[in-house]
Amino acid sequence: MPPTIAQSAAQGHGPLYKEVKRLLTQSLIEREWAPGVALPSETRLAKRYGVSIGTLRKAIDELVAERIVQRHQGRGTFVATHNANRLLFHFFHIVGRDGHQAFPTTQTLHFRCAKATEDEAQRLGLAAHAKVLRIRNLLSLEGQPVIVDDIVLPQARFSDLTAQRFKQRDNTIYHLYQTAYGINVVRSSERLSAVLATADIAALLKIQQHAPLLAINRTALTYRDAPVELRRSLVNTTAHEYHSNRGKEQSAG
Amino acid sequence: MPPTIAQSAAQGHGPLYKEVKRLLTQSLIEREWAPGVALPSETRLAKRYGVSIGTLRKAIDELVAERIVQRHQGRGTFVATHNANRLLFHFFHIVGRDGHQAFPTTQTLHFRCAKATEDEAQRLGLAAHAKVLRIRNLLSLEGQPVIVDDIVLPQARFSDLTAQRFKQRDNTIYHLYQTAYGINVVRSSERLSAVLATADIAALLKIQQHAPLLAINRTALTYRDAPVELRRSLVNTTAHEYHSNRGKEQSAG
DNA sequence: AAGTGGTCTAGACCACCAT
DNA sequence: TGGTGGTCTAGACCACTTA
Repeated sequence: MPPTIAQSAAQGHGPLYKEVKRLLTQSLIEREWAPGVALPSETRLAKRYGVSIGTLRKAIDELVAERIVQRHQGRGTFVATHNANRLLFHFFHIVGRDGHQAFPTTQTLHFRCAKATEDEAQRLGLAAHAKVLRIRNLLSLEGQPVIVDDIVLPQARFSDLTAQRFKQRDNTIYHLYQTAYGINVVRSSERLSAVLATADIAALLKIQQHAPLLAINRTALTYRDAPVELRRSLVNTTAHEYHSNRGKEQSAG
Repeated sequence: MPPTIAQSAAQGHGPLYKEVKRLLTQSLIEREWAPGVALPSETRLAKRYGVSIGTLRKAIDELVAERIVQRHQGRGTFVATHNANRLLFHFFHIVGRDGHQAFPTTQTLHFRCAKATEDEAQRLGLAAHAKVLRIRNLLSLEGQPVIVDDIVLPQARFSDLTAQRFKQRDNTIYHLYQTAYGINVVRSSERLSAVLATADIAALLKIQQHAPLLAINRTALTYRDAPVELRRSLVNTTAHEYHSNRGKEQSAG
């Protein structure tokens, strides 16, 4: 048999299914398959890459584990889309002290263009003093203000994003990135600490100055761990908590 | 062919590899294979359960994803043990603001027997007013006190645990549970919030009263999500942060 | 009825480790 | 050298969805 595409591309390095995964990821990056649409069937993909179904499935298994694609028996394999459920399960970790989880309502307070700080530029992989968008949102749960979000975006990748367009989205912020800017947030890295409320934050959250707040510093990442957004959330944890459930749902059912 | 053990046990319900996983987990619970020792080879296990290697491997794949067993090519598959590395990777989420992670030193301040509160009994699945052990530890990083841990254990499962034995352990606390009491903590569920330091905690951490602290409420779980320990950690996040890295390392490489 | 993903099998070959 | 897990294959059959 002549060498297949996948075999020659692999050049003998590493497992074949990793190379297939790399090719699938590349096609996702290039938007060969857009969010929400079905990939070709496993049979077709296996033929395309010149591998067996088992090998193809092992590559897709990893993309499923990373929540980049979703399988639906009888229907097909789909590129994951950002929606309310995905937000609540994988990106919004705030729950009520009774365990109840609610979808937050958002009010945009600021929308500004500015220059990145040294730290921001470094964390976003931008040149020093590159332009960024700064957005401040107030998030409410069941009518009460609970979170102040400060978002930093690289202006170059969101060049025509305006305050109006941002506010007029009818879905999650990551859905907007995904559909309007071709930027697919696939995971995030977060660092948490405790701080005291400053006067301005206290006013927004309707709490006393120097009340304790949970600070969440998040970097949102797209394919191959490229950073696309910085976000600092200040959370009033009087009636809510941050939920970190590791293990079960993260890996296997 | 006559029906195999696994097939008859499954009674036609659900996938065969899930039933194999259940049988493997049962053997782990019953300590047929103790922590640190190798399971029988995949070939042997496949014969034992009357399934193919592929099916057996799929069952073990899930146990590996849940970090209950570890595979080592050429050597075998081993029951995971609790050690410093496992603690740092999967249970101790505090890192320096520079990203550096250090192993904490522990000083035991209290070791008491008491009755469970209503909430504790409920969270540990105990009868009301059941006996519990209350342990307070002061954790230091690079010589500085950073965390106060309050641990609650069901006394029944740790009946002969004394303060001396607890202090004299030469490894992690979960290692002690695993080796001395046959209790294998496999994952944890955590809720985080921000609080103000009380006078006693402030004194221990050498900070001012009313300084902000990160509060981590953890439930440690063993096989099949049975709760075995409650722990409340109060963390001075002046020089350290809580690191929540979801996705990559949790699921697939 | 046709097409999809989900499960299961049997076997080959490779990479790695202990002896 | 023999045993282990790691990869890859080819195919059968099942469960589910859509039309």
